[in-house]
Amino acid sequence: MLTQAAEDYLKSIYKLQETGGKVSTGILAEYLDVKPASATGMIKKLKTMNLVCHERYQGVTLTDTGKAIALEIIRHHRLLELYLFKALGVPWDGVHEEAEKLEHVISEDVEARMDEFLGYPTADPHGSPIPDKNGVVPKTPSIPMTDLRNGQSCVVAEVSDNDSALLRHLGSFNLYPDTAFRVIEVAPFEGPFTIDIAGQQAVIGREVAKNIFVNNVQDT
Amino acid sequence: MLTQAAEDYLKSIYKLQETGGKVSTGILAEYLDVKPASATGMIKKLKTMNLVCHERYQGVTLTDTGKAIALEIIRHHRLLELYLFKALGVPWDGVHEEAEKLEHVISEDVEARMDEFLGYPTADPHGSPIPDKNGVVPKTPSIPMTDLRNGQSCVVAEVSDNDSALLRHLGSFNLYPDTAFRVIEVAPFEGPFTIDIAGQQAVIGREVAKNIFVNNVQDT
DNA sequence: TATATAATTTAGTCATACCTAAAATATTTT
DNA sequence: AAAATATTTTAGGTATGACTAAATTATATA
Repeated sequence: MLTQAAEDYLKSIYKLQETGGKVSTGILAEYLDVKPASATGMIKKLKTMNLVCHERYQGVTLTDTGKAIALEIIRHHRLLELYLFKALGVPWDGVHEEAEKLEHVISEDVEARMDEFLGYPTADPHGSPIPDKNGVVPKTPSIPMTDLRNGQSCVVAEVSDNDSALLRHLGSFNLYPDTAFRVIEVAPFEGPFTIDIAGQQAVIGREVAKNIFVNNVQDT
Repeated sequence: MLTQAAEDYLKSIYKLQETGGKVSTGILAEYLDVKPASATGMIKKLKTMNLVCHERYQGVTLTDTGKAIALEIIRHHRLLELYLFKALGVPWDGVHEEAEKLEHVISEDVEARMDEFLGYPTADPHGSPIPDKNGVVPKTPSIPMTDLRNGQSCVVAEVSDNDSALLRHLGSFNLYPDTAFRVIEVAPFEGPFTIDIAGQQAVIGREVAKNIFVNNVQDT
């Protein structure tokens, strides 16, 4: 059985690997809010367990075993988020923090029961895909909201889940996954987006828009 | 925030204190499956935090603060057991082990939501009382099954929750809390109990009977 | 009372997982 | 190519919570 810290490292490496192959020690340390030296230490430990590949100064990648473990923990996390949201009514800006603690502790049995209760879902409350028991991730293609142009309509696919203040902000506009909206105006010079959500107007700044991913984009 | 180990010590001291005031280092160590020297070490640490009272060679007791924390963790544990049992269908011989891990990690918010879902219950699946938010324990008086005599009828109040094999055994007789039964015969020389549970006969050995507590005892 | 036994505490060790500071290596700029 | 800058690694330190072995204290027995 891995320690909680080791599991967090594997999960983080997986997430950082998604956006650009090898992960540097510094990036990993920053992501985990830990000093680079600490990251080096853990990387060494994970390497002796054959969970990561690492060459000095060249960055880390996960081995197949490491990737499998990372996906298992991500599955725990996202199923827990959705369970807390649907079964216990935990607000969507609070589920991430709860799941972060529970993911290391939940048994496979309880996970399977939550999965069944939820009807074998494929996405968590933020739209992130839930890997299945074999580690297959049900990806849906999406683009960042910042790529949208005047007049385009779309559907929210996914939003970043790690900033609960941001999530409360989005919630105040009813901007959840599967919500449709239309771009009324993109202000020039990297300005904010004015959008229409079910007849309600909302102004979304660039920094916020970077955390929103959409699909089903159509010109109207 | 206390460490998980510290919380486990407080909980254990509380439980051992219930049956006889001061708790000796040795008993505590045995209960926690730890060497006596380790227990001494943690007792010292807890004493600096004013959570326990301790005089060398005289045993430990909880302070009011320590007791409040112990009861909070026991509340977490028992609410979790009942929630896992009722909401997710975890078998009653499995809930203890799960709850043992989750109790240190669950938030007050999630706990309150489970409490509400369960309708503010007062006992867990093994009949153990669930302390309320203020640390008040809803005690129901009960006697060990070993005190029963021929012909007496009663209702199961509580069973020990820490041995899952025992719980499966009891489950095979449908011997759950709130189940009524009647003693048909107590074999002489510390022999087993033959009982009648809803028309079904069962033979319960002494060692098993020690773990069953009953109330509503009546001669018939 | 003296001795044997049992329980408890002290002292020192180990592993985990973090830290800081300094050294080593790589990259960018001049 | 040399110097400046940034990144990574090494080395050594801290806290937690377990351990063993030895010393101390308490209790039981002769």
